[in-house]
Amino acid sequence: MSDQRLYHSVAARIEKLIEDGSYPPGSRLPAERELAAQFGVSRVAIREAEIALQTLGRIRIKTGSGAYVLDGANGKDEQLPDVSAFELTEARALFESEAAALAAAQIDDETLAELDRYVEIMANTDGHDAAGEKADHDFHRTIAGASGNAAITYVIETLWKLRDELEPVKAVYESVCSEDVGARATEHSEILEALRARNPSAARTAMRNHFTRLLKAMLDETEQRELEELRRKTSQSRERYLKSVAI
Amino acid sequence: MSDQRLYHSVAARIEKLIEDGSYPPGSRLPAERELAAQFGVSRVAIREAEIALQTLGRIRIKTGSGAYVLDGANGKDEQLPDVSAFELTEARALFESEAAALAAAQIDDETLAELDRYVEIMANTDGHDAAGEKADHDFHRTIAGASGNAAITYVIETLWKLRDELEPVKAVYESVCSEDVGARATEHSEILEALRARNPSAARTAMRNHFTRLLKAMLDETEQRELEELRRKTSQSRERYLKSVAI
DNA sequence: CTGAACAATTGGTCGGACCATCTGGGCCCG
DNA sequence: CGGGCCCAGATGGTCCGACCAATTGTTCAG
Repeated sequence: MSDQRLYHSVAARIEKLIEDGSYPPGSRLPAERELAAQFGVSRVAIREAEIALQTLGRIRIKTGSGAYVLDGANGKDEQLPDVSAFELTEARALFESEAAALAAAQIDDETLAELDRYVEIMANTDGHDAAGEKADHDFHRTIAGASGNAAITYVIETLWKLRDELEPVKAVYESVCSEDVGARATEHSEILEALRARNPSAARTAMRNHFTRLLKAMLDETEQRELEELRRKTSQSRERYLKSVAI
Repeated sequence: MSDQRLYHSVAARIEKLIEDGSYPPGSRLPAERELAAQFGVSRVAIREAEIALQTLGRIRIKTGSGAYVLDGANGKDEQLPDVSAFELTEARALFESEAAALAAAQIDDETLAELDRYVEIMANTDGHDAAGEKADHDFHRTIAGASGNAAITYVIETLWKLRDELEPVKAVYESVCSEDVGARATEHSEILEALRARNPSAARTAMRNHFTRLLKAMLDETEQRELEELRRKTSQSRERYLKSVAI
């Protein structure tokens, strides 16, 4: 349990005290000397632990006054929200299609060539390939970047991160992406052509179509899965029923 | 420049050495005793700085071996992007208007009443008031939430955070928001009425107008500021010129 | 009752000391 | 000559005691 570093375990103990409510946000922690005595460690260890906690934004140390517990919300590094794959896709449909429209208005030939390469890669890989996955990401990222708006790029990148880091969402995406590779290629080509034509409206539509298809595929997939789940449960209960009547 | 805490400035100096390329990722930092002598501080200060850097994920300390620079990518986890106030506002205009459109389609009376309260608060406070500021945030947050899509809510909240945490952006927003409080109130009312009418298209337009006005105000404000800056520089150079000819 | 000076508390920094661990190189054995 | 073992030096880990500086609560003079 001890993380080798003494200050680590001390920090953990202090954090626990905070979590327990012994020291609610805004309250003052005991003095360093006091904590040192209480924990049976040196003042240096306490100090190091408090520096780590301060760096993490859990407490605030005021010279000559004491260490104060900050509002927990600041501390815990922005937990990811509870977002379903459908919500994510809907959001992406909305935002990325707008980004595509903006991009169409000002994209340059070099960027178009880059997108060509990504489409090429995706055409030559199948669903589960990591390279294809990366090309997909790059394709969307590049279009977002071509919007010329860093905030939009940031948002789209943030959503992509959600997709990768939320396990349930990731699972849905993977199962959906692995099939219908052909559709993906076609749609990406259509988006690319709309961009090449510098047609914002067409780009928006093409991007929206892409996500709409994805959303539908997800719904189908989910429905399918739920059906199987239902069948499985049914057969289970049937077995149990048969067993019970057999007794 | 010194952040009061010695270990802070020491950490900054070490970080600078890393940034400068003196210690590329994977390389070992000088020994604590050595750095202490080099910086003219005690070993404790070095140690505290390294603990802070380790907590931030910039370095890895290995007992009996040394402190190693980690790959920068891991360390700076999601640093805020370099976004201008204009970009942010453009992005918000796009995203929040879509959120408003979605919200209009399914908002309930209770939420409308909540929005009423926020508008009321904003009407009774002036630009610099914290309560008005909060009501503004709550107003937008609530509409985002009414979209029924957690991903969209998350994105809008993320953008709001950018607004609050990027100093230059914050400055622009504050200077713009403090004036034209009347316009803000009017626009928010219009948004609210469109929502109350359950008219997605009107809600989208109203929200977009709100941000368009904001964007214009920002442009004006910035232009104004740049004019002043120019005037200041001009008068400076004029002084210098006059001085030089006086010699 | 008010305000200024004081004293206790508390964090900030230092130097030195000792221990545990790791690393590299030399030594011994095969 | 080569490989594995072992030890000494280097390095981080922890502690102690001391002193400084900022803060804060108290006390006392006006």
